[in-house]
Order: sequence, then structure tokens, then C-alpha cells
Amino acid sequence: MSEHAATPHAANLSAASPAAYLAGLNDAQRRAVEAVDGPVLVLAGAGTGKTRVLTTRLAHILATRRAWPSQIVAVTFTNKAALEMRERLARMIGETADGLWLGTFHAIAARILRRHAEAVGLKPNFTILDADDQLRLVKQIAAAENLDERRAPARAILGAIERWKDRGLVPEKVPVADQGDLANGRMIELYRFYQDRLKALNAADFGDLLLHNLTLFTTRPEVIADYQKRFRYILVDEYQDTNVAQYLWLRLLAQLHKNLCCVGDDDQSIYSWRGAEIGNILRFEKDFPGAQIIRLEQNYRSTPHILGAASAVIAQNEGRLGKTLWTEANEGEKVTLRGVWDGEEEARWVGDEIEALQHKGEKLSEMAVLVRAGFQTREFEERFLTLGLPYRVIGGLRFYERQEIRDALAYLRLVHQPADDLAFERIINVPKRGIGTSTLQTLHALARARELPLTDAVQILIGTDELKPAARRALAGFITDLNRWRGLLDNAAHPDLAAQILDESGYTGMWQADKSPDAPGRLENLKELVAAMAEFDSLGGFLDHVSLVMENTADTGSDMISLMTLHGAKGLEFNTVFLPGWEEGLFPHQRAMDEAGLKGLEEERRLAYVGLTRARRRAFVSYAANRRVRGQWQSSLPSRFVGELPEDHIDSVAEPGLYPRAPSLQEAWGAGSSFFGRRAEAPRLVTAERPRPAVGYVAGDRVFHQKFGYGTVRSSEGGKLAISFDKAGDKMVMDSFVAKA
DNA sequence: AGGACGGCGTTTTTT
DNA sequence: ACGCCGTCCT
Repeated sequence: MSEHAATPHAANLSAASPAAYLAGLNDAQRRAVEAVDGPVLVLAGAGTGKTRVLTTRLAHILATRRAWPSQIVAVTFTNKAALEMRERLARMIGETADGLWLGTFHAIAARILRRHAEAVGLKPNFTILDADDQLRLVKQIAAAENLDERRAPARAILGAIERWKDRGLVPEKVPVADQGDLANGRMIELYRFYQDRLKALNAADFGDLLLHNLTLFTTRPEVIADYQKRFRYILVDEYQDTNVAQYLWLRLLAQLHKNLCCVGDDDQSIYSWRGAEIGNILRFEKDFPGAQIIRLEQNYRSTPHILGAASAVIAQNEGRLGKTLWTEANEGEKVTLRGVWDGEEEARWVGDEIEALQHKGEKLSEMAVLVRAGFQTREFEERFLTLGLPYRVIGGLRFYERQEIRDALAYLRLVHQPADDLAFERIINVPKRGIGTSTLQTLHALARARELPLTDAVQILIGTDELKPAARRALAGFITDLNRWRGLLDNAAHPDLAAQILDESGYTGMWQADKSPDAPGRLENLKELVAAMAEFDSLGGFLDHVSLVMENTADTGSDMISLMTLHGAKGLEFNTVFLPGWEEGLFPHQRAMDEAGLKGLEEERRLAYVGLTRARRRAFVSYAANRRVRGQWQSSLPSRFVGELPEDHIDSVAEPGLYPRAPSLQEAWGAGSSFFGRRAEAPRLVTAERPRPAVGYVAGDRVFHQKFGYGTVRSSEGGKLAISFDKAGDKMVMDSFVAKA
């Protein structure tokens, strides 16, 4: 702690002249900026200048010298938000803000964890696993436990583990009642195995970053005391998206100074399915006694019609704090509501409207089509291709998720962190080194029996006759390379080292030899990766960046329509927004209602609210009477949300012969029974076989080996046995591969 | 080691 | 309808 021992002096506080940065704020915004002491919840409706308030508040704290930058934490959910805040802050006050703890929950938690890794059984260079690694790990565990993939899908197991982590629960703390019947009631056990494996890999998944922070804070009083003292001011963006773990984390950090400012909007809480707990924002006053609540309700984005429509829809929700958005803006256009025959016609109509707007001089980059589910984009893509309208689908594969990038990173990870078995497995035979499943099995068996990382197992095995000569040679070569690269870590510049690794490993060569059309692109990406490394001062720093800051490289250059999901649109705004597919079952989505009942429905409604409030000038809502779903035609009712749009804010242009307006709410609701209560059936248990521990052998023991048959132990050292086999002659083998005869 | 076949799931997604 | 994943066969 303490780059700065003392509190900076609040000398300028009394200077009465209001600072320039306060100019132009409305009353509520200004109150939110100036209410720096004690807990504050800023309820910031869509388009009410939230980011401006956040950055101005930071500037205010610094300008009034209440704290040094290093004594302030500002947390966001996405890197994009963190970046935007940093940029705006820099524009406002320049380098004064350097040293601020500004970043995502995960980035800040990782930074703290690296300093105290040993407190939770990790080394400071622990690897941060991504979703792919997590899933592979769960699959390995499920396979080792002989779980039936169909009854206990790895996805579901991982999901349950993640939800527990979201709630701040380590395996020991999970209430048995919460175990459920997935994996036949062995979930807590699986969770523990998973955590054990992570520790052995010297790795943490995203959930762990927060979870380990909590463990650290609750087991090391001196550590939490230090951070509590340090962080005089804490700011949180998108508070409605925090999960329980994040809430606990904030509560611990804010305990001493209590200067916690959370900004959020309960009406935009749309991530409950990944652990976000809307209760956090609803309960803020209770959780933080004496909290002020400041509402930002003046909207600077949309027309009164759009706000009127959005407000009426969201007003149907029960569990909300309540705000009333208003605007000084003039009337503008009403929300257009259109009922059509089918999805194809819907896409045609949207295309026509886009062309019409384009002819009026509207930019395509100011238009977006926001859909409920990814598959809905296809129909629009086809139409736009036909019309020759340039579009971009937001939310595809990201740079760091590409195969070649993940492979390259696996090499780097392995050099950086030898215990990273997942990285090892990924690249041990890429490019092909003639190391097949049988060799890997042998490796795994030894690693498991000895509880060693795979690289160490290789080191041992190549000193024996356990492997086929070809595999042994290949592995020996690989380990030699690995050791050489590791030796260069401290001397060579890491981008150069990376290039060398990719070259010497044959990885680059593999793609050069590949004649598929995407090979050149992959080589380009690899070059880009190496080039990107130069911006970081160490390999570890770069790998952290990759894990934590997987930014999307959105080329904002050209004029294109944006196609994306409603979730993806949160935080964005466009002059014109198209909201197709407002049909019961699709939006609100049937599954959301099946799985979460009224809560699910209300979240869907918030999604509708998010969608509408993305629009500055124009919103087009549409619904189709017929839609092809998974190859089958099915007819659908207009969404109940359509019925919630108030008459005086919409222009309804349903086609002749089709329903002009939504059916009654009751009709859409039905008796309600079909929306609730379905649950998956119980999975089957298959008993597991635990790896057997190695047994001790002494000279003279008779043993049996799968491959070499019977033999006599001549000597034993460190688990390596010299054996005279009756048929195969003298060999060095690992004791875990023989049985007493 | 690589290709063919069959079965399953198919809302939303960041870090 | 379709794509992905896992398995099995060559």
C-alpha cells in the first residue's frame, strides 16, 4: 500500500467558484457528481448522461483533492466501458487521472489476486482460463468420473459451477439443498474436483478472480484492511448487472470509507441468466444504510414518442424502483408498428424502409436491426445482400477466439506457465508430431498418479522405455524446445521470442503448407498477434491482456447497417432502430418464461425497453403472423409487448386482412399454466474409478507390464524401475505402469 | 489419423 | 433445416 501516505489536502474545497467541469450539468447530474461522501445510488435512465456523470464525478474527486488517483477504484463490466471512461477522463483532466484503478471487475480482481496469489494456493503467474479451457476441463473431469455425457452435459455442469461462483460460493459453502439432481447429486463433488484441477494447473477461471478475492479478503484481515484503507472512493458502473460475488466484493472494499457510488438502471437489467442479481440494485438502500438515491431522468437521446412507448412498456413491470424519463425535445415521429405475413416480408419491409431513409440522406451506420436471437439475423442478411445494402453483424467470433490465435497463445502460455496442461494438450500435436492418443494416455496416467504437470511427466517418461521410440523422440524434442524458449524469456524481447517459438515449433510452417483458402488470413492474424505484443512490457502482461481484455475489433470505418441482438445493443444508440420479431414465444422468448416465470417475462420486457431506448429519432417495431422455426412453419401471435405500446405514441400500419392490433393480454397469456414449471429429469449415476496410487517396489519383485509382460525388478529409484523382462529384456519403466505379479 | 455417420440441441454472452 | 460434436470405422 501507500504510494501516498497521507490524504491530499482539501484546500480548494472552499473556493466558491464552481469548477468548469460542472458547467452544463443538469441539477440531478450535478447532485450526483457532488454527492461524494457516503453511499450513493445513481439511478440513471437510458440516455440520461450516465457516463458523463461518472467521469465528472471522478474529475471532481481528484480536482477537490479528496483522494489521489491510486486511492480511487472505478469498476465497469466491459473493457469498452472502461476504455471510454478512461478516454473521457483524459479529455477532461489529462494525465491527472493516471494511476486510477479503472477497469473491469475481473481486471481489477486479477490485479489484486496476482499480488496475493499464494494466499489462495496459486502462484503469481497463474493462467486465466477462457470459456473454452473451462469446458474442456469439465469434460475431462466428467469423463474421469465416468459421467454420462448425455445425462450430465459438461455445459450444464460448468453452468452450475459458474452460478455458484457468481454467488460467491466455494464448494464447501454450497448448501446441499442447492446441489440439484444434475450428475445425480454429485455436483458439489464435481465442483470441488474442478477447483482442485484449477489449482493443480495454477489457473483461475473468470469466476475465480472474484471468488479468490473474497477468500483472500476474508482469510487475511491485514490484506483487506490495507485495501479498505487505500480505496477512499469506489465507483461502479452498470450496478444492476453485478452478481452476488461482486456485491460482496464491493461491500468489503467499501466498508471503511463507505464512499461507494453505484450507477445503474434496474430497468436495464438483462443478464440474470449469467448471474446478475437485480436484487443488488433494488436493495441498495437496505444494504448501505444512509444511502442517497439520485435519479437521472432527463433524457437527452430520444423523442418523446419513443420515450412514451418505452416507458409504457416498462411500467408493466412490478419489481422496479421506478423512474420517469422526460425530454425537452420536440415531438418527432411516432413509433411505427407493422404486422406482416411472414419473416420474409418483414425483412423486405425493413429493407424498403432502410432504402427510403437512405434516400433521405440518413447514414446506414445510424441504423440498426435489433433481434432477440442470433438466428434472426439471417433473414435480414439475405435481404440486404439482395438489395446490395452493406451491413455488419455484430457479435461473431472475436480475434482471440480464432483457432490459430488460441494455438499460438497456448504455446506462449506453456512457456510462461509450465503447469498449464490445457495449453500443453492443445498444442502437443499441433503441428503433427506423431503424438497420438495412446501416448497422451500414457502421459496422463503418469501425471495423474504423480500429481505432476504434463510437462514434468514428459520429462520423466522420456528417460524410460515406456513410449514408442518415435513418440519418445518427438516428446524429447518438444521438451528441449520448450526449455530453450523458457531460457530465453528473460533475455529476448517477448515479441521476438513469440515469433521464434511459432517458427521453431513448426506452427507457422504448418499454415504456410496449408493450401486452404483461409490459411493466408490465419498467417496474417499470427503476425498481428506478435505485433500486438510489443505494446506490453512482459509476456505475462500480454497474456493477462488477452484473457481479460478480449476486445472486439469492430471496424467502425465504413457506412453499414448494424445487425445485432438486443443484448448486444445495450449501451449503444442509433438514429433509427428496427425491432423485428415481436411475437409471443420469440419475444418474449418462451424459454425465458418457462425457466423463470414472471421474473423471466419481466426481464424480457426490460429487453424491449432497452431496444426501444436505443433509438434517437425513429423506432420500427414489427411482428409476423407466420414464421419458419427450425424448418417448420408456425403461426404466431403478436407479442404482448406490442399490446403494451400506447396508442398515442404509435403509428400502426398492419396490413389488410391481418390483425391490426395485438390481441388482448389475456388471450396471449392464456391460463398462464403453460408458461411455468418445466424441469429437466434426473440424470443417471455411473460410479467412478479413482486413479490408483503408485505402489512401492524393491529389487527382486515380480511384476507384470501391459506391453512387456512379466519381469523382475532389478532396481527402483524415484518411481523409475529397472526391470528385466522375461521376454522383452531390460527396460526402464514407471512404477505406475506395472502391477505386482 | 482422418473421414463418414448419427444424434442432439437450437436465447441472450462478458470477462 | 442445420450445424456441431462425438464415435466409429477404415
